[in-house]
Amino acid sequence: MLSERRLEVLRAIVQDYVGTEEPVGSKALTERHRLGVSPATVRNDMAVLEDEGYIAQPHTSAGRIPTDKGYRLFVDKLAGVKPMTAPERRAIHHFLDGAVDLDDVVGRTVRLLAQLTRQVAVVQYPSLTRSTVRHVELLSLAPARLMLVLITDTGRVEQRMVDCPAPIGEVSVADLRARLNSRVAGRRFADVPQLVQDLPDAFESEDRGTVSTVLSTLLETLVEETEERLMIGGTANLTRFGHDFPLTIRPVLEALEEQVVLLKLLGEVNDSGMAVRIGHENAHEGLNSTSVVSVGYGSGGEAVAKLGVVGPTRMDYPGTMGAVRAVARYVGQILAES
Amino acid sequence: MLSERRLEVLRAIVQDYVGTEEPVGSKALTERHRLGVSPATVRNDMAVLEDEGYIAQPHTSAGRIPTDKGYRLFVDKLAGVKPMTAPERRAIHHFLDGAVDLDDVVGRTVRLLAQLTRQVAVVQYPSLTRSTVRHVELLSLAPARLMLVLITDTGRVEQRMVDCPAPIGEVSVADLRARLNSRVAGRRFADVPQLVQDLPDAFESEDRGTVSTVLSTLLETLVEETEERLMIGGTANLTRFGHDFPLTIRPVLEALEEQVVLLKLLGEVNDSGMAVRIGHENAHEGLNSTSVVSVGYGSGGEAVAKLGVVGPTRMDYPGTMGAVRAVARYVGQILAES
DNA sequence: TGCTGGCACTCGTGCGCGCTGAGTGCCAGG
DNA sequence: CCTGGCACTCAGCGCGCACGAGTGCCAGCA
Repeated sequence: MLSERRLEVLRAIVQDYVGTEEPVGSKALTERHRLGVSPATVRNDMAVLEDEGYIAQPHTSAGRIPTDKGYRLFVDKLAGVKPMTAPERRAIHHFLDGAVDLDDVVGRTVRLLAQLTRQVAVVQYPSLTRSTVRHVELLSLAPARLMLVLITDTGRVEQRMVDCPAPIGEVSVADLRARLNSRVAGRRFADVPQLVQDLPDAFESEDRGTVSTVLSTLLETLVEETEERLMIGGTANLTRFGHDFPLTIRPVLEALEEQVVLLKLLGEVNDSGMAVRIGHENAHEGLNSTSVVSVGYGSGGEAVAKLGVVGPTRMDYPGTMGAVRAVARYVGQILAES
Repeated sequence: MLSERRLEVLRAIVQDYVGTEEPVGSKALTERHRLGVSPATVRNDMAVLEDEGYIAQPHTSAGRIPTDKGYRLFVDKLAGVKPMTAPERRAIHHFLDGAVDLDDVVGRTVRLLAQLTRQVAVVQYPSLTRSTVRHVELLSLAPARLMLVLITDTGRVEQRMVDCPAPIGEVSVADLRARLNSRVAGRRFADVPQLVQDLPDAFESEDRGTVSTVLSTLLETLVEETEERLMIGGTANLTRFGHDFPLTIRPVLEALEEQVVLLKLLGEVNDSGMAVRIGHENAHEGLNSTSVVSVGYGSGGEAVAKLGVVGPTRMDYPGTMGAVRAVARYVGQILAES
């Protein structure tokens, strides 16, 4: 176990390095932090920290920089979550209020998060599987062609074309619409399959095929949309990444374009708390030099989706975590209201 | 007016520079192209071309690179649009077929375009103003709360909450829904305002306020959504931009995040043909070192939206234009089918 | 046992230097 | 009007050198 002072040294190193982006040496440390000991002592502590793998030197005779393991310790033990200041909170409210629809909410959130953290923001659209159905609408566009529209409690709308095996009358469509809604409105998406299972039985045999087709389209929509959509923003912040540009930034941009990767990234958050994945803790190797801070958000007590930021491992963890948490909370409120 | 050979020299310079990314000198030119004259002659031609502003040298004793004006001449007079090869066309079809909804179509298009051109792709969602209404749906969620859903012929769906000044009965809602649809279904969005103008008159005075509210929400939706949504992709391709990284890439990423800028960018396309804006021809200064190739696409004969790519001024114009045109055509077909 | 000052050592960075070679402009001759 | 020849320019590269930040180690002190 590391002594109190050595932890303090590690904290100082992380803070300085995050601030200056340059390896920090023993002398500079004692000057900027009141550690109460001499540089020589700090050097000994640094040697120990290096042995333990918390810090490293880019090359001999340079200062030390934190390793992933060092950041991990810093986040777990040495740093809290920095709460937003009152003006910052006001800015968040101001920025998010007045969004007109779900796209707008997500868009504003992404821009806000990118701006607050000066990093790349990722926001997942509210998930269908955990949402509840607000309404199902069925429109007949042609005798054998229907449009199915699904509206969720988070304001999301999905629509699908349905080509019917046989023409279906307006009356039957209205009937189906009514029955569908009475069964699934207000219910969770996950429960929908069993709720509609025996629905075809209530119809004349001539319409039964069409009803089944509609239902399977509905279920397909649920499955397909479980692979979620996301919005990302603030990629311009990547340019502040480091000096050794193309090499660092390229794989990150590539990773950001693969929705699957990002979803998995966010997916690893356990539902309630905030997750911080540092450097090589990220499975995707393009993101090995980045950290991801993510958290779930939701309209009620329950998380329906996630959001987060991607930045260099050298980031201001307390501040970033504070911003992410604050934004997630407020977005949750917005969704609950609408 | 430039002589035939000088134009040929310019074409050779553009082609070589696009290929090698390095300033091209007189000797290299005569070696790679069968111009039939000596380097010295080419040098004289180059001097003329430089006087006229078509090419420039980064510094004395380096080769020449084309200026924006040079690229402009190249695009207008010296280069055609390179048609896609059969395998490429097949790949396009294969990639775009099987899209399930509008988001998917746009998403696939953006990825396809980015991959084909190896540049940043921008695709605008089909515009509402030029689309026609397929259906308007009105749902009552609570006694004084309605949801308005708008479905376009391109498959786009918009929804809005409407808080009514007074409670409104189911019968009136159904009535309004029916009247609305009979008036606007199949009509162009631009025509909607005058079509619904006198609609409140048909209702009892107690409902008139609510009807007006619904109508104004509908009209607002039209106006708001005239500022369009877009999807971008392929930003990782920016890393192939040049050597002097952060400076070049930063403003481009920033510009790409400002939807307004991009919309204006695409907006400058005249409806039918393809537009190429080179370097400083772009109003936004972050894009002064990029070229934008864009074209309208649509489900019928008429363009309902635009798409294009953003790349370095040093790009393969014929190839890029060919890809953009081919993709736009095929997306148009897809939209017409759905 | 732990802290401190001193000291020798390492090595990356920045600077100045000269060389090299691609590329140019100009000119006289065909 | 084209061509070969020639002198000139200058970015890039490699080299050597000095500087200095930073380190590890050690002997001495509380």
